[in-house]
Amino acid sequence: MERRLNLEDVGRRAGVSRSTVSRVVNGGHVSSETKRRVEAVIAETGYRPHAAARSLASNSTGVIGLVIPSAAGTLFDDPYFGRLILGTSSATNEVGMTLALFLFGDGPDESSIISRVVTPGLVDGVIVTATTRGDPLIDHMQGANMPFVVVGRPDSAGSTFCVDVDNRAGARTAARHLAALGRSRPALIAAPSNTSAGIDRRNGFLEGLAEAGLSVEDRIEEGDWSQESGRTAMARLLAGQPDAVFVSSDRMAVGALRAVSEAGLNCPRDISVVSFDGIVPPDLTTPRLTSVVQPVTEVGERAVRLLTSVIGGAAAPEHVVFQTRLAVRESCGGAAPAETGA
Amino acid sequence: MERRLNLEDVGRRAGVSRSTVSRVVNGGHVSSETKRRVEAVIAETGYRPHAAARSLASNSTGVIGLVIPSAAGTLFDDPYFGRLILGTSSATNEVGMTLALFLFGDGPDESSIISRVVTPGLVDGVIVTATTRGDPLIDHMQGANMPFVVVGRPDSAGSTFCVDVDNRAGARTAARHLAALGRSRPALIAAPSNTSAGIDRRNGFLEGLAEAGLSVEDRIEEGDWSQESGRTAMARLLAGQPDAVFVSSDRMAVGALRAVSEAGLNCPRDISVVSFDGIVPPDLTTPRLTSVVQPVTEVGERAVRLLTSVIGGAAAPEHVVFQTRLAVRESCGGAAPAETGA
DNA sequence: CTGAAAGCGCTAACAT
DNA sequence: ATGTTAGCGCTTTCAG
Repeated sequence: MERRLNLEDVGRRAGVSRSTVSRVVNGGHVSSETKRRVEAVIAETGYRPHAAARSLASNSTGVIGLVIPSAAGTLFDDPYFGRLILGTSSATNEVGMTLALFLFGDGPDESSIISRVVTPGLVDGVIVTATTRGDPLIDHMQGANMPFVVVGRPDSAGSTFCVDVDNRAGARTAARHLAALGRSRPALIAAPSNTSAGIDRRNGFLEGLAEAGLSVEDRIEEGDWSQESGRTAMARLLAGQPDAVFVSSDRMAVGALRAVSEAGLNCPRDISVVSFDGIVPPDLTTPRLTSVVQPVTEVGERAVRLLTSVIGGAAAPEHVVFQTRLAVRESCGGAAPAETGA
Repeated sequence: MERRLNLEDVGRRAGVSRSTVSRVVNGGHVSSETKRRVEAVIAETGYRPHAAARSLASNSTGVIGLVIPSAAGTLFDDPYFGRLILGTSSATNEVGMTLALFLFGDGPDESSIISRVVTPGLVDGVIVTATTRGDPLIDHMQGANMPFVVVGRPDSAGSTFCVDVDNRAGARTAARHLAALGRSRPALIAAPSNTSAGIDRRNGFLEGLAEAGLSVEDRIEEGDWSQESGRTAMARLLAGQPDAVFVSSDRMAVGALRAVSEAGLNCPRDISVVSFDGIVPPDLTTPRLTSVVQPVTEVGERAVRLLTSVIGGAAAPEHVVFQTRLAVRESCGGAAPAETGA
């Protein structure tokens, strides 16, 4: 097993110093003749710079972390995180960096992982998502002086960079749509109230309802993002005889749909359903879900770009907010053509 | 912005040399008195070793890569990859390492990513999955002298470490079950024949059928793992009036189920369906899918452990094969109780 | 435009 | 048990 080639070796073979080789590798100024010769040697030897050495010398690793502190079990049952990973991964590749994934399980190892995230010289910055209100994670990042951007709306929006979707406006749109359809006994299946998305979607929906002179009264349940929770919430809501329901996530809506049919009711005839996410493939459910679509992949991509700018020393905290779009399908009973814009 | 603390600094404050601090950090032999003092300083200063420096000096990064060279778009529509990521992530955390994710998009950047994977000093080894027959990726790994394990059955099984599930036996079980149910006109929706899973599931199913004196004749279609492909394949198969079908993945089976009902037929009465994966939540479909369950999360975990042993210099190539288990539910029309073992 | 030299922060012999 | 000394391979002034 021969020793790995290093800059010095390449330089020797090309008859130049290691600094010159470094320059051609990194695009410094080198005479085209020298450059040609060095590149030839690199090509024939298959030389590749050593990432750790480079990181140490340049004080930058070229890797960004994606931190998802969620109970591992439920994580990928929701397509949301897959999409987010896809978006961040693709943007990360595009800027020539590498993506590290930090998934916190439910185990007691949590704090050890959280501290690994802020290990100096491991990542240049991180994207944090799925945090709950008062999550200590964000303080940790701040304390560790680690560049980071939050996906979602953090508690103290003031001092952080973040990218989010306009959950509130999206939910309001859902309410308006239901109202416009003539439904008068709306219900709500909310998302966890310790998450910003849960709070914003709930408030937005209630606001939209109020605008239309409607209210959920006691027709409100809170789910935990899982399909099963959507099902039990819906089953419970049915007692109040709602004629419409806004479910705060597609996945919970799938469960809600099931509860409706299990109760011998028909969606959309008896009850109109609108959900949030626009992430479950429409053809998966019958009827197809009308949903407030959020651009998850784009959020991920934008988060990466924002992070690179933070790493680069961006000045003022920036808040990026994506708008949602109402995709009208059959579950709401609306007559509008599919995929109509909001 | 003050300079980061390093070993020397900590040593100075504790009145010892940098080596001693290194020893307490890494668990070397140190007198308990000294150790106490050093740890106190570390605690109060919040010192954390610099990962890159450590990697450079120790020639080991503590990160392993997960490489998924699949068209990005379809990647996370299938819950398989999410589960795999979960398994690898959890095992990676357990052994105190970090997970890097390399998702190859469809872009032309593919070769640049593939070469980033083998960058020295970036990862200690990689887990490669979702490769197709003749995939150049594996040769790259071998050529780069990078420790790796394959999830799946690689072309040249001889020289590599890999972990796979017994797709062939699992598919055989499906065939036997269908035969035992008295079905006589079985059909097959195969997975891509350029993947080992596709090949093995197809062969296993045909073998199992043959054992029972049955054959698919021309009732065979090939899907591309997508739900939509399952649907069109099923629609096409219906012309041959099959009374049973083995669908090579849950996701395609969801599509197949849809095609069945769209044709005005009933599953399981008119047609018995058994799929492979056991990964789509049973309650998502009506009827609930009978499926050959593969332990995806465990596969991921095992792959990590195997990789660490390869990195540690494991001797003989090892092939780990997990068995599958038939979960009988309603879609096959079998009377057996749910979740019966195979 | 190129080379020499000084680290980056850590580990790992080797001494003591 | 602890300190000393050499690097690990690269980037980056600083000279020339």
